Amino acid sequence: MNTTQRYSRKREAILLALRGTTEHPSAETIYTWLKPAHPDLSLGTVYRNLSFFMENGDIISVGTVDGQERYDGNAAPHAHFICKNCGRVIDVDIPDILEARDKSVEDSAGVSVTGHAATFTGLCADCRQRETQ
Amino acid sequence: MNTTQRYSRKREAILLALRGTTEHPSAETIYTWLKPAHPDLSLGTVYRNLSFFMENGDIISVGTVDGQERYDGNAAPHAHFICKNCGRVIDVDIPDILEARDKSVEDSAGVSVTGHAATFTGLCADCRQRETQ
DNA sequence: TTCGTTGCAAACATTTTGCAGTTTC
DNA sequence: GAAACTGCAAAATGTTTGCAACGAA
Repeated sequence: MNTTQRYSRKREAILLALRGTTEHPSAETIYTWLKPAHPDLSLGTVYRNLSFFMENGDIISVGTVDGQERYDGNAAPHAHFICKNCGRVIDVDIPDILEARDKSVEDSAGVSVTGHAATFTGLCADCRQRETQ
Repeated sequence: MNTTQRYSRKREAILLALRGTTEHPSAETIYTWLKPAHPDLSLGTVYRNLSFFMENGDIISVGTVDGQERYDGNAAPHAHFICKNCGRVIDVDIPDILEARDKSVEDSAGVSVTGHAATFTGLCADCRQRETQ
């Protein structure tokens, strides 16, 4: 159970990649990004570190889009928009209106709520334009 | 492109199974439920019909829980609670507070919104009890 | 008779894991 | 030197698909 974490150049790179983008990448996307600068990086390491960060609460999952789990380096609760056509995930800047409901969910369902997520779906600007032209 | 749908006893059974439960089952769960009454049912058929229903808008997906996609026979927008421990999905009966935000998401992100989902996470009553004892 | 639907099994894609070698402390 | 971390490749898992047989209209 007790493990002391050590520094790792690749772990740092993976976290920085997630923190430095708004793209909500999949494990494979991160791998592709980092491979040039870390030629000996393996996909397994990316997966292992993503699980690691998730357990630590450093990152969150946006869910599975087109069969691939997508990650967000911003662990603060915020809403997302997912394009049904291209799978793009966009941060949505609206107030956290679900927070006020946590308690009522706990009461009505007899559960304990530790998180919540709001997700909007539809067509992103690019895909919308492509469809109407 | 144009296809005329035909009746199928198994398709009907799959839809009825989804409509008759609040359990938000996976494809495999539905398969297990129906197998006794339909011994020649195959998992591929369950997947094919679930995709079919989703395209028709008859059912919705709750998302991927523990690696398996979970379905809901109630296509009306409503909130869900997902237990992080056992994966149970529970319908949550709160007003559709996200609907009022659709427009502002469209304006701020330049997208067109066709749907939204509110998901709460935490521990269900059973898992909560198990942890505290 | 037509063609939508299915079972079966193979194919596919994503993610996980075992192990031996490497790196951090 | 101990133990965390990694590459590699194999394994595991969930889902999709090709094809021949079946069934509804």
